[in-house]
Amino acid sequence: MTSTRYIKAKEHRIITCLEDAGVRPTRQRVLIGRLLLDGRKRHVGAEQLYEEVQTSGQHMALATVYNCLHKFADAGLLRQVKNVGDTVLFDTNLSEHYHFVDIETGAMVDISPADVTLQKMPKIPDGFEAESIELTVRLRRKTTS
Amino acid sequence: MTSTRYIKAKEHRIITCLEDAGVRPTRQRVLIGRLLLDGRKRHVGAEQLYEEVQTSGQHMALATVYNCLHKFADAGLLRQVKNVGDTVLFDTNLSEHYHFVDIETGAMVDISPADVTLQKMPKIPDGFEAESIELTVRLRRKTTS
DNA sequence: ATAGTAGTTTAGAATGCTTCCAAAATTCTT
DNA sequence: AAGAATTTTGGAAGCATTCTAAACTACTAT
Repeated sequence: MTSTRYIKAKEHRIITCLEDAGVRPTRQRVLIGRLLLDGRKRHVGAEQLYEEVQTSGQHMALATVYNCLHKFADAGLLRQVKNVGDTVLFDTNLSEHYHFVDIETGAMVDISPADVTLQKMPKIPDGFEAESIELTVRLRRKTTS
Repeated sequence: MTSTRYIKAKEHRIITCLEDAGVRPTRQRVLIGRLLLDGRKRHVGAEQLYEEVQTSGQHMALATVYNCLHKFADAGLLRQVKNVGDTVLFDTNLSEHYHFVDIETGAMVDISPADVTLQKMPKIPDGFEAESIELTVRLRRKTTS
């Protein structure tokens, strides 16, 4: 059990993180946590993450990957990014920011809020509150002349 | 043929509009043109439009509705809206504007550019040009206290 | 008008992402 | 260690959209 305990130690941070978020740290969620909650800022889709899991030598049903991603998003560990391209992506960058999107490849790059100033904001309709503000700049590769 | 000529007259504007946009005015496209290019600003999905066509007493394959919508969008008669819900919508409002979206119903309301000021814009990455800028404010119904 | 040809429409099949399902497995509690 | 609740699983199902290839229609030149 020594090696198990060693692995557990490495995973301790993730487990705590999940528990703090009220997410039960199952084997599958801890693995995905290790892949996504390492501080790197990135945009992941379910299919891509599924492949990363396989590459790591573990197995997990694709449905579980979807479950985890949604659970993480609900728990505030990830942020769901809607409708860039035609698949759902999840963003590990939780702070306020916006996105450049390459309309050909779907690749996304973060835009720092420091680079944008929304000087005047529209009045929110009565009875509603803003849940999020998404600013997306779609990019096309310049036609080389 | 008098009635046909009468209808043709009513459709003349649409036909010209399509021709000017380089779109061959087929029966199906003229019908959809009459439904969408009447000056009303709205957001339509393929399925919804398909039903409107049926309600009008005409028949048309769903695939044709998709074809038309994309053709119109390519021709600049409509603008495709991403970033909302999980179906593609088409916007008849071609001028610059942004959107409020009710996250529950998916209903969209236009935001006039006069109500927003993007004072500072992020630098477009080298080799790219901005194809469009989408600003979407997602709204949640306030929990009545 | 007519024939030719290029572009469109059509119904249904196919695709691909995502969700649903109900049974088996795992986790936490007692 | 047993029980209750939650999670995982693989495959089926769902759904919006695209594809296909055959029938049809619109325009052009005769």
